Amino acid sequence: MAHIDEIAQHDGQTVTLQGWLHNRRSSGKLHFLTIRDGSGFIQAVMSKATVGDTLFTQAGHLGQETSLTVEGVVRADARAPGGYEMDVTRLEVVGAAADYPITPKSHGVDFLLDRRHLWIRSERQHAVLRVRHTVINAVRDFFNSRGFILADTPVFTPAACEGTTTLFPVSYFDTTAYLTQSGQLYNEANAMALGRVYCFGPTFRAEKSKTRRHLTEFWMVEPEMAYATLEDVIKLAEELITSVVARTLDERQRELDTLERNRAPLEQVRTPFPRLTYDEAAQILTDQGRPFQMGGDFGGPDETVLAEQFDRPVAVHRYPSATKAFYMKPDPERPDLSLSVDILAPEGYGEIVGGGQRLDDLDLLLQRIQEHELPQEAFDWYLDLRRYGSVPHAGFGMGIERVVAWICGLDHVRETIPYPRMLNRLRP
RNA sequence: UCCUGAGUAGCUCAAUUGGCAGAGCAUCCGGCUGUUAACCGGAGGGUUGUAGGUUCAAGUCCUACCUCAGGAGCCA
Repeated sequence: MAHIDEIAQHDGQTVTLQGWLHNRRSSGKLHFLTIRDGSGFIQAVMSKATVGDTLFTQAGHLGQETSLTVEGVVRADARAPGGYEMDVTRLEVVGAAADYPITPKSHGVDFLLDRRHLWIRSERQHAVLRVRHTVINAVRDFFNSRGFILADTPVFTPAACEGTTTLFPVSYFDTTAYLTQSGQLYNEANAMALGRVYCFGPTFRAEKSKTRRHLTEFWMVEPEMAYATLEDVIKLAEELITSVVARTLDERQRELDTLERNRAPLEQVRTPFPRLTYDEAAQILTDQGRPFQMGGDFGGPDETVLAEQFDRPVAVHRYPSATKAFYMKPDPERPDLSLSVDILAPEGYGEIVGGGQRLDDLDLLLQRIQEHELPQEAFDWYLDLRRYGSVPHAGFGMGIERVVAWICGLDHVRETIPYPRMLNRLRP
């Protein structure tokens, strides 16, 4: 049994492929069958003279996505898209298919999303999901090779860490649990135990956002380091992003070609990234004529304007404390600012990383919890981290789907995950 | 929650000022020995999102609702 992605090794040999019929064209006494097997696509040429009338006629009526076993001789041919094609000697139908809904012509987003389980059979979706695979591997290899310990955090959580309006409640025996929005707080505990840790899993936000950058379920990798500062976090994030982009450029050339992704902007991604303080970023926005409220957070269009000033991701740091979560440490030199950082991807893909240095002082943390009107008892265990050997520590979260969308040059994150979950879309 | 836009054949879209519901693809039948979203000939396929209203006449105008898309807010 051969696989299409390694067909070159079988040049001149008779091989058997197991796959599906992707497309079919005919020309009198020849059929051109595009076969896919999950690893790639190949054109199988069936000649009436070789296989006889019966099989030839049957093959002329095969529906798109019919599953089949094909035996034939592999031959290099410049006319074939992949450089190789197969002269069919035998063909057997495994499972018939009739009226496959996703035809080679164009379809609308709604139609395709309703058939996402079939849409992922198409060539572009293969390319995107392969890039996702590589991005995830690159992320894991990056942390694993730097002494970070994978310590995953729970999906069921007892309380909100940043307000309840964006949480999904679920029935948990005789109480209510919430799906996690971030592994952040548990990650801090893990860092106090293991030093350098990361968690990587799905996170859930019940935001009623309908934009190209939002999913209600998305995957986030979150490193956290004990004895670390904002500066350490910015450096780590730069190196992570650079390494992930380089690895994808190296391993997924063919997929990026399929997606018609211009590689030039990705090749610019090298450390160090340009850095702006919040104040400097605000000045750029004002100079660009954006109606921007000083002290507020940046909106999506603001982020795009900022990112457009540079040829690689830009780190914006020291946001006003008021715009950030209660656990952010204030800048000792400017207590109204937080030791926080967002990294904005180029080409309008927005915030891909958010993080900073955490508040390590017990009294100040208690004060912040009160200011944010959060229930202190819910954070008892978290406060223990400041009671028993508190240290400066820092970390960040990186959204995988936004990174994949950016690297692939997609106009929406929904294609970066096999089954996207969005407002109004829970099926399939 | 708010703003904007769109719902016509299985799919993607046309339909002029309110005046006979149309094309390409897909499907089915036939043709073609090198096709690349093949091409050529033929056939079938419609409660124009739903419910009302105006009119001699509504896909087209009015009202409400439903669904979807893009965006705002919020965020990775």
